[in-house]
Amino acid sequence: MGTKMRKNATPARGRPKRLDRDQILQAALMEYWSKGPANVSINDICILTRVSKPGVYREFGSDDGLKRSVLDAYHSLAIQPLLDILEGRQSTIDTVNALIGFMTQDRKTLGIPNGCLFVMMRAQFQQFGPYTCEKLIEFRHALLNAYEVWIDRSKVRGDFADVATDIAALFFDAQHGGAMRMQREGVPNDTIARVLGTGLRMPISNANIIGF
Amino acid sequence: MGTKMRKNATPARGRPKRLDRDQILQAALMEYWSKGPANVSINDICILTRVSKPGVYREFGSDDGLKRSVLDAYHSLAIQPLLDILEGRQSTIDTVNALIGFMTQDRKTLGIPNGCLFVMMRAQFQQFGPYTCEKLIEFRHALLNAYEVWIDRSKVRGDFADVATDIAALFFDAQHGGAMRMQREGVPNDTIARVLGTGLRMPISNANIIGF
DNA sequence: TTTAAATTGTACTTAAAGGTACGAAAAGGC
DNA sequence: GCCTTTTCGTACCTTTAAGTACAATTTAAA
Repeated sequence: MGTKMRKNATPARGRPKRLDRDQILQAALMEYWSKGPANVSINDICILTRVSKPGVYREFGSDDGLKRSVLDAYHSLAIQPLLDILEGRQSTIDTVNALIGFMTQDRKTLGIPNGCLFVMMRAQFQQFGPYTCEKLIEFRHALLNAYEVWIDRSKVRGDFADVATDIAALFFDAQHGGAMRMQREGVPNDTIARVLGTGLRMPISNANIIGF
Repeated sequence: MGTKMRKNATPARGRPKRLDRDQILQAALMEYWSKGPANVSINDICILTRVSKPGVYREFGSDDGLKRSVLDAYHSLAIQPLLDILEGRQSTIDTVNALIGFMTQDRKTLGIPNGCLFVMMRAQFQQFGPYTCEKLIEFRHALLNAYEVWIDRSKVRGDFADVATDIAALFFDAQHGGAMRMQREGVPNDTIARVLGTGLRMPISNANIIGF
């Protein structure tokens, strides 16, 4: 987003850039994720990354701009994997199990915070600026759409109950949000997995046979 | 919480109190509920109620104290009705329908904001002080407990699927949260009702027969 | 070696938050 | 009429947030 799109090996004219955009994004991402976006200021990020405040503002424009960029980084880190599971060509039940597994991974082992930054921010969208809100809406649509595509595919295979696709997509999205919030509230992952099992396996035809 | 517990008709000594505690609580409640607690300052409430800032602080001690008291007011306004439904002696399916009906009432008609302040605040507990957090935990426990009691009662009647009670309680709580968040995001109430129908009627044995 | 271009950080501004010191006001008791 | 008690609000404090003015620095080109 520089004024002149300087690529890697292009020499350029003025003073060389020392500011590491990705480092700032990573630091901000982790801070927002672990402490909640409302509890992290631009100043905090400056101190953490040892970058001056004008440096951050030159790179991201504003608080809103930084949050939007962090959301993009978060997308490739934690939302895309979810979409990948939905777009995978596994059986319906395997996909559901993969979803549950993904959501209830042990975060300490992975070295990442509990919960989901996207879910967190969606619940507090009123505190953010227009760019950030736009991103949140965009990701929400993409996620719901991915659920819908997957559900329709499962229906074709006869693997899915007779529920309207858009309703089922909202239901799955709600379970995801619920799981991430439980994790934040300290509910153990195996408990969350059982709650998800209760909800997510229900609209799958097989589940009716197995017993729920 | 005054220094001397002055009852209604007791004459008292000093300057008569003009500050209307309930009015402040109601105003704060509605502001928090509609705009989100993080977007409402003590100053805002002072202006709205035409009470001086020291007045508010004398009455509630701190921001944290005010939020705690607002949560108490919210309890009798919107949480107790939920508990009442669970404690009612209706059939299991009638209770579920009552829950869905309660959550998806048209808020404009009722003159109250969309969503649930309690759900909202739970999702942002990191932004609040100790008193407020304590209240949130207390209400969460009370709600989960009410679900559990109701589920156990339903199980005795053979109306409930074979799911561990604590898991089912967390599941119901998650559906409630999901519904309130959807409402905040602008999802129409009838859509929310259909999503809730998908989720809440599932663990009820009858539902398995009817076709899910 | 000067010039132009680009990036840097110090030091600042403004606004708004939570919170309080303190004297004026309004009542009953003496 | 004066004292005590209680509540009142003006005017302040401190901190911290987002955001910026500006001069110094570092490079390639002339």
